Amino acid sequence: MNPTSSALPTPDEPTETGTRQIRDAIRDAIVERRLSPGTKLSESDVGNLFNVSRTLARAALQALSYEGLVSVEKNRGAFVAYPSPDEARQIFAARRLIEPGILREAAARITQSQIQHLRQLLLEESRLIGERGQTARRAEIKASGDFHLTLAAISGNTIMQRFMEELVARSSLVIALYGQSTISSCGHSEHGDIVSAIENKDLDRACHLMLHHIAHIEADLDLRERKGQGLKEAFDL
Amino acid sequence: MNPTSSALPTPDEPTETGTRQIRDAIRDAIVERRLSPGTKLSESDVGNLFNVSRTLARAALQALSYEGLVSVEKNRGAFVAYPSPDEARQIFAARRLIEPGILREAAARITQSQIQHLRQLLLEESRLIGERGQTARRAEIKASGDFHLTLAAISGNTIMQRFMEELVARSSLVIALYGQSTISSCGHSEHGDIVSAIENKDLDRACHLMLHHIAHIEADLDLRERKGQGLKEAFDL
DNA sequence: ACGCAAAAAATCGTATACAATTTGGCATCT
DNA sequence: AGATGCCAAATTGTATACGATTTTTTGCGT
Repeated sequence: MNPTSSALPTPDEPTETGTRQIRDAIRDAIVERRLSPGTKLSESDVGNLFNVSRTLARAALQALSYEGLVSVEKNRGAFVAYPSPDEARQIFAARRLIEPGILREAAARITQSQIQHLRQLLLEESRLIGERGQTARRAEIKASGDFHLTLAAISGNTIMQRFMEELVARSSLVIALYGQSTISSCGHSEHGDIVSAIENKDLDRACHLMLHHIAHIEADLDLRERKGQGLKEAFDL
Repeated sequence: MNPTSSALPTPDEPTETGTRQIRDAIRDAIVERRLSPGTKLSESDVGNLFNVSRTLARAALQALSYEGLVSVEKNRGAFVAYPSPDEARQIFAARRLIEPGILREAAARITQSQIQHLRQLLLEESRLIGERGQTARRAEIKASGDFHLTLAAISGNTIMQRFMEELVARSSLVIALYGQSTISSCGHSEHGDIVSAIENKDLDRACHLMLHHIAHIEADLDLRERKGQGLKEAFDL
């Protein structure tokens, strides 16, 4: 129906205003890697930080827990999720499973203006890659994920869109934990190739490129068990 | 690794005990259609019903809201979700998109004992179809969904498993709202055919059957806008 | 000094309390 | 009689309070 401005921000449904803000703020912080995996998120601290009571802080943390971005342990508190290698594999397996499908849907209903929107995203991404500094790096991470999210939005299925939001966010955590190469985001040129394939209506090629792209990200991971943040193991190698 | 007993009940992670029980109880009630779409779920009532404070009742309702089974409206309260025709289409589109993938994964790693487990589920399903009465009908609905959920469990991907749980639950709501035929569950024989195809290692056929199966369920729906439970439109036709 | 036990502090789990908003009813006016 | 405005009841939004559990600190004995 409408271009790309699908139901991304959710009109007004999610009940209270405060919880939503807090949830989104923390989620962004996690996705942009300003919060490291394993970081403790005390209810009181979160509440104080956002000037709300523990009630709302707790609600936000529980929501994030449902998305798999924070893990809450009974009577111990909430922590930024620390995905295990197995979880990481499942996250990427899930992406391999659903992204081709989303791509086909998106390609089927994509409009010219949406293609232009995608190209603009890519341009912005390139610009950020060129820049230096933490801020640019964080924006680059977000932009890289936004490409996949925009594709999901174009597909027109808000449910798949939400699934992808979760998977992209969790992928960011995985890359933060297990990523090897310094390049924080995934191969940028691959995004462009996918858009080109879509534009040429070559669906099979687009899907193939997408799978290759995901495999490429995954190949950059060193999926070995890592215990708590910094202990003996850190000095053994 | 292990047969079918994957991480279905989630060991102990989901924080508090009470909230989880309430959430599961209400979810079951919705899936088994003891709660109709649109039914108001007052926080006080829910709390009294389960002998807990509004705090826990509210937490449970918010969790269900995140799963799409209840919709909470600011300052108005929580209601059993009333999926729109468009939402219904998206739910089934999502299922068509991911179930073949799950099926392939499941077929790839299925063991003999898991096949037997599936066959046993089918047997139980047939038995329930034969029986009469509300209780049997409800059990039949649950069994029908359990087939798809078990397949997801066999696939070994807990993330996709959770997605499927949400989709199956929401499908139940959609069928309750828009289903036409009296037969509450989807074609039982189709489940059996899928298992056979898996057993014969005929993946393409299994996927084809699965898509056909989902289409079959969807074809039984009358996806036309229905406004609130009973108003003028109810008398116009 | 080191290890262990008990107390103190911090943090979570749940209930209750109060403020804000909505809903329904009653009185009043046209 | 019907419509309108206002007040009371009910319900949600948020904060605070209290009990339970975990973690840290402290102090003692060996």
